[in-house]
Amino acid sequence: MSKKQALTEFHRGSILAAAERLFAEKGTEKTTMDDIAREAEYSKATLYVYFQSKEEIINAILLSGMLLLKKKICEAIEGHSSWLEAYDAVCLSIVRFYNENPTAYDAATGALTPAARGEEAPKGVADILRVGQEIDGVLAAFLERGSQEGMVCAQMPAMETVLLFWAGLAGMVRAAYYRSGYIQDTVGLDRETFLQHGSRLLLRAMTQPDVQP
Amino acid sequence: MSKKQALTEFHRGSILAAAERLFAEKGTEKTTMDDIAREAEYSKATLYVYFQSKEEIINAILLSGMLLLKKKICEAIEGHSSWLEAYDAVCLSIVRFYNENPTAYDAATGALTPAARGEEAPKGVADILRVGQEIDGVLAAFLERGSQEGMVCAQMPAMETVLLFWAGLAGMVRAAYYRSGYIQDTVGLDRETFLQHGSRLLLRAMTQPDVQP
Amino acid sequence: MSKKQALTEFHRGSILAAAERLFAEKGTEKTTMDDIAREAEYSKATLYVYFQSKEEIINAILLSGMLLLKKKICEAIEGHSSWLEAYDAVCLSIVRFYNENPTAYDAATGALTPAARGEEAPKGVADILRVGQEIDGVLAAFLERGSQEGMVCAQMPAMETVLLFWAGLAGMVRAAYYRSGYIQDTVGLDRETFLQHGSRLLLRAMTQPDVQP
Amino acid sequence: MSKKQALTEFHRGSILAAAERLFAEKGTEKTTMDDIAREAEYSKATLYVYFQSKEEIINAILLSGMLLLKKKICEAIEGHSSWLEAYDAVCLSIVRFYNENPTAYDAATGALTPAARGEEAPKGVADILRVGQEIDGVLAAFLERGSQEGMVCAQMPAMETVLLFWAGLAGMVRAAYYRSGYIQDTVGLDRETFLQHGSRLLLRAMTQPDVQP
DNA sequence: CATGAATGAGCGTTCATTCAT
DNA sequence: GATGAATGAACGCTCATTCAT
Repeated sequence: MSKKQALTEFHRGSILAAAERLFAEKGTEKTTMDDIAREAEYSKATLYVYFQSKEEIINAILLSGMLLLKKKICEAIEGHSSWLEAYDAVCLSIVRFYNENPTAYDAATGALTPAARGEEAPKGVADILRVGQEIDGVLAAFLERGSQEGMVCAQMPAMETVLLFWAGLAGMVRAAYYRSGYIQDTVGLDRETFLQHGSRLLLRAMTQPDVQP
Repeated sequence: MSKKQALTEFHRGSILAAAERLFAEKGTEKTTMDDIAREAEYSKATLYVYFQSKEEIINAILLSGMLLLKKKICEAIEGHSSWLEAYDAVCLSIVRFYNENPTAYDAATGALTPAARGEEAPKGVADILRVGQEIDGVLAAFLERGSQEGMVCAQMPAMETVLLFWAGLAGMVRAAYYRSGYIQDTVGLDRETFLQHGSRLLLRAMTQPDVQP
Repeated sequence: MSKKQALTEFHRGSILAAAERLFAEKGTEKTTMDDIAREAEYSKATLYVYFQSKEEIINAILLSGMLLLKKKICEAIEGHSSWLEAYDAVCLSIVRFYNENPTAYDAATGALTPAARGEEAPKGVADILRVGQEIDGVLAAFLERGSQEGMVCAQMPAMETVLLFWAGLAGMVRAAYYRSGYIQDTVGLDRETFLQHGSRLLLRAMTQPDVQP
Repeated sequence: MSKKQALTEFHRGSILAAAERLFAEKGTEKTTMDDIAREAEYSKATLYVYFQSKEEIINAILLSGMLLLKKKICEAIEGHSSWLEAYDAVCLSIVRFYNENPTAYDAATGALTPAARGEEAPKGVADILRVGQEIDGVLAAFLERGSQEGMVCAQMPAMETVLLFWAGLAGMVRAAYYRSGYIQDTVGLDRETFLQHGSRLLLRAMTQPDVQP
C-alpha cells in the first residue's frame, strides 16, 4: 500500500472512530455530520473528501464491525479443542465485541436492512449482508460439530438454530447494555455475569429435543 | 374523574391512537408532528395543549403499549390451566403484540432508557419503567408456578431467568421483524413459525439444569 | 375569495415581489432563499409555508409575468384601430414590460425550458408554456390582420414570423438592458428610443417579400 | 515571447479548452472547478496558478470566443465579392459559431457586463468589450459597403443598425437554441433553417426606408 | 511550479415548537 | 380551549478557494 493510500486509510479510520463513538452514544440518527466533524477534528467538508455521504460512514462502520466480529468468532472456534469451551469463547467474544461496538452489533442483528431496501442496494450494503451470511455459516458449521460431538441435539436444522441463537443472544446483549442498571438492582449481576448466564441458558436450549407436553 | 378531565383524556387518547398508527408504520423518527396532527385531525398546536413535546407522546404510547402487553400476558396466564399451554399463549401474545406495536415493544425492551438518562427522568419514563417491572414480576411468578409443576428447572433464580427469557425473546422478535426476508430465504419459515420455534427453544432452556462439561 | 385565501395571496404576492426584485438584480441562481426571506421580511421557513420550493417561486414569477404580458399585448391590440399604431403599442408594451420584468421576460423567450426538461413537467411549467403559446397565437392573429390590411407581406407563414419577430425583439430588449451604457456611448440613444428604432426595423422586415439577389 | 511565457500560454489554453467544452455542455454555473480540473487533467490547485478565479476563466473563454468570432466574420466578409453572399456567410458564421459556443455567444451579446459592473472592471472584461467594439466596427463598415452597393438603405446610421441587427440575430439564435423543440413542433423547421429565415428577415429590414403610415 | 489536502461559507429544505387571536 | 401562522435551529451536502509541501 502506498504512502498516500495509508494516509487516506488513516483519515478514514479517524473519522470512523469518531463516528463510532458518537453513534454508540447517541445513535446514528441523532449524530450529525457536524458532530462527527467536531469529534474527529476535521472540517465537515473534509468528511466528504473521505466519504461520499453519511450513509457511507454508517455502512463502513457496520462493515468493519462485522468483519472484526467474524474474525473473533473464528478465532474463538479455532482456539479451543473442547466444543463447550469454544462455545463459551464464541459467546464471550460476541459479548465483548458488543461492549466496544454497540452500534455495529445492532446492525449485525439486522437493524439496517430495512433502510437498505429503500431503493436498491445502497453502496456497501451488499458487503455487510455477505459478511453476516458468512458468520451465520461459520456458526452453523460450529453447531454441527457440536452435534457430532453429542453436545447439541441433532434434531433441529443447524441454520435455523443459529438464527434463533444469534437473535436471542443479541437481545440479551442489548438488554444488558440498555438496562444494566435495572439488572444490577433486580438480580445483582454485572453485565458480564448476566450474559454468561444467558449464554449458558441458550446452550441448554440446544442440548435436548423439544419439550413433550 | 370530572367531566373536564374525561374530555382531556379523550383528546389525549385520540392523539395517541393516531401517533401509534403512524409510529408503527414509519417509526417515531420519521413521523412528524404534522403527520400526527393530520392523522388525529387536530391542529398541530393542539397537540401541544395535551402533550408538552413529541417525546411525551412517544413515552405515552410506550406506556400504553406496556399496559396492554401486561394485560395480555395476565390474560394468557389466567386463561390456561396447563402451564405449557399458558407458556405458549404468553409467547404468542408477546409476538402478536409486537406485530402491531413494533415501536412500543422496542421500547419495552429498554431501548429508550439511555436517552431518558440524558438529564433527569423525563416525564412519563418512571411509569414505563414501573410497568416493565410489574410485567417482570408477573412472569417471574409464572415461572415459579412452572417450577412447582415440574415444567421448569428450579435451580435458577426466577427473576434472572425472566430477564434472560424476555431479552432473548425480544431479540428474536426483533430479528423476525427486521430480517423476515433473510429468514424466509435461509430457512424457509414465515415470521410466526420462526417465533414459535424460538419460544420453544427458550422453553427448553428452562427445563433442565446447567450443562456439565 | 375567503379572507384566509386573500391573506395567503397577499403573502404569496409579497414573497414573489421580493423574489422578483432580487431575480432582476442578481438572477435566479445567485439569489438565495435567505436573500428572498430577508427582502420579503419573512423567515426563511415561512417561505416554505407559501411555496413548496425555490423552483415554484421562480415558476410563479414566470407565470405571472407571462400573464401580465399577454394582457398588455391584448390591450395594445384592442386599443388601437390603426394596425400600425397597434403594432407600435404592442412593441412598446413589450419593451415597458421588460423594463419592470427583466427576468420574466427572459423566461418568456424560453430560457427556462431546458431546466424544465430535467425530468418531467415540474409543477407550473405547463402553465407557463401554455401562456407562451397563447401569446404566440395572439401575435400571429395580429400579423394576419396586418397582412389583410396590406401592412404586412403575406408571403411568410404568420407563426414563423411571430417566432422570429419575438426572438429578434427579445434580443434587442436584452441588449438594450445589458448594454445601455455602451449604446448610449456609441450611438447616443437612450434605451427607449433605441428600442423604438428596433421595433420599426423589425416592422420593415415584415412589409416586403424576400430580397432577390 | 520567452519560452516561459509560451509554456504559460500553453497551460492556459489547455485549461480554457477543457472549460469551454464543459461550459458548452452544462453551462458555466453547473460546471465546477473540479470538473474543469478533471477535464483538463490538471490538479484543481493548478487552475489557480494560471487563473485567479473561476470568473477569470469564464471571461477568458468569452474573450477567445469573441476573437474567434471576429476572425470568422472577417473571413466571411473578405471571402465573398457579392455583398449578399457575404451577408449570408456572416450570418452563417455567427450561427455556426453559436452552435459550438452557446455560452461565449451569450456573453458576446452582453449578458456578462452588468455582473462585471458590480465593483470595478474585473480582470479581462475590458478586453472583451474592446473586441466587441471591434466586431461592431467591422460590421458597420460592411453595412456601409452594402449601402454603397445599393443593397442596404442608406438612411439609417450604420452603427445603430449594426447594434440592432446584432441584438436581433442574437435573440433569434438564443431562441433557436433554447426553444428548438417548440419551434420544430410549431413551424416544422430545424434550427439552421429557422435561423436562415431569420437572417433574411433582418436583411429585408435593412433594405428599405421607414414605413409610412 | 504543481498539487493533495483541507475548509469556510453557503445552499435548499425540514420540523418541533411558540404565540397572538 | 383550539388554532393558523410563523420561525429558529438544524440538517446533509457542495464548491470556490487556500496553503504547506
